[in-house]
Amino acid sequence: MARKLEFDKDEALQKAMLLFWEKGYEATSMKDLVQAMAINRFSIYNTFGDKKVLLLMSLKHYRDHVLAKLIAPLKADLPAEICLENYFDRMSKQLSSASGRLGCFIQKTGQSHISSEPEVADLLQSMLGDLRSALLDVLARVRKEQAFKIAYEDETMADFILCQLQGMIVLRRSGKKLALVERQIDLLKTTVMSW
Amino acid sequence: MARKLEFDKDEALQKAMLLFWEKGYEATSMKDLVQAMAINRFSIYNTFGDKKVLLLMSLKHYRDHVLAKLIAPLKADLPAEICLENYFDRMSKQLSSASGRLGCFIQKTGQSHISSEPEVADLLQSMLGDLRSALLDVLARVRKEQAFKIAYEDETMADFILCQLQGMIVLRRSGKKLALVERQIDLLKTTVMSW
DNA sequence: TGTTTATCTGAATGATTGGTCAATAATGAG
DNA sequence: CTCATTATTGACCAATCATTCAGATAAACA
Repeated sequence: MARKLEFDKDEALQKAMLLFWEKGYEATSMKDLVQAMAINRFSIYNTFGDKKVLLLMSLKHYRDHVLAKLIAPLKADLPAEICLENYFDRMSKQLSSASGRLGCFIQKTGQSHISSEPEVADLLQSMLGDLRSALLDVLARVRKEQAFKIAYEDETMADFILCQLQGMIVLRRSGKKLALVERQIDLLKTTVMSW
Repeated sequence: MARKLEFDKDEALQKAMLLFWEKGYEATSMKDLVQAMAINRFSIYNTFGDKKVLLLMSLKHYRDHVLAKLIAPLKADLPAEICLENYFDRMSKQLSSASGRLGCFIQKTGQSHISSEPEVADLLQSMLGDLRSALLDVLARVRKEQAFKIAYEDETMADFILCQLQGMIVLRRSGKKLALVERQIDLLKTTVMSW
């Protein structure tokens, strides 16, 4: 019937995501996106929509491709305690790695002025919600499996973990010392998993 | 000899700071600043410099007027344990208050693309450094006064507190539930001050 | 009071912003 | 082969961006 798209939508979205992630929404111009996505300006508008919609789609791409992999250890078919430990180790590795330099796309977008747009704010909150419920699920399993004693309510504990990880990402971005990451994760572990 | 400035430099800087703090560097236009500072466009350039310099001055204003007050409890002439407790209470109140909505100017600027400018990055790091050394000082005093046992090295502990606070600010901005703040601070307290 | 000197003002700079358009090219069903 | 449909293209739009300028203004001291 009609002409086909000459590019792969997901590939283009991946490139848009990386750019938004690195530079932030406002500092990323359509010109930058055209260059990075290697698509004509109008094709972006035609395929995805305006800049804000493109950000929303990039965020969803992040949720489905990046966040999902980070959360995966929590959902593994293993004892809850192991899941949690694997998750911490995964985060520790991620934070220490060179790619950890980018920080968290959710956090970055949350600080941008575009997050005052309800659609963006809602999506960001639901993404943090995904992470939070994965933590809550694993904590519930810990209780059921009686793996260790949890000192506080699950919600408090989940938020505590979330705070600590987000805080580490903040400091990771503005600090030189990566050496501390491991010790911070250790401290987090022993705080949460105190027998 | 010559004419005087018609406005108060510090007042103007305060207004610039609030705008940068709320909207972020890139989303704040010179037009916005002219309006908020109630000074003519050229007077801003003439008095402070270009947009980047104005940001640097706003950050220093934040350090001297906002951050200094938040750190003050740590430097009070009281037993270290009381200082730390007062500091936590202060942060708890700040985070729960309406003005806590703004979050942390350092954190926000750190996520902005302008933080890739060395001058900005250096200033941000030195500001976080101020906070960190205040925490280290108080922890050293805790040891000397034998107020309570500190489970980890001071540096680890200071970073832990820093992470937790920065993390709470991240979540505070993108969440609805302020109720959790108090419980988080409680958990932080008992983690740090474990006898 | 007159001269000096810095501040103030609104207009204007060229560059860049996000977004659009008409013309062209490819596609595949009839 | 024909033709309706959709993608691609580079030029184009008005608006806004940060920054600057010349001229008007007003304070300070001799």
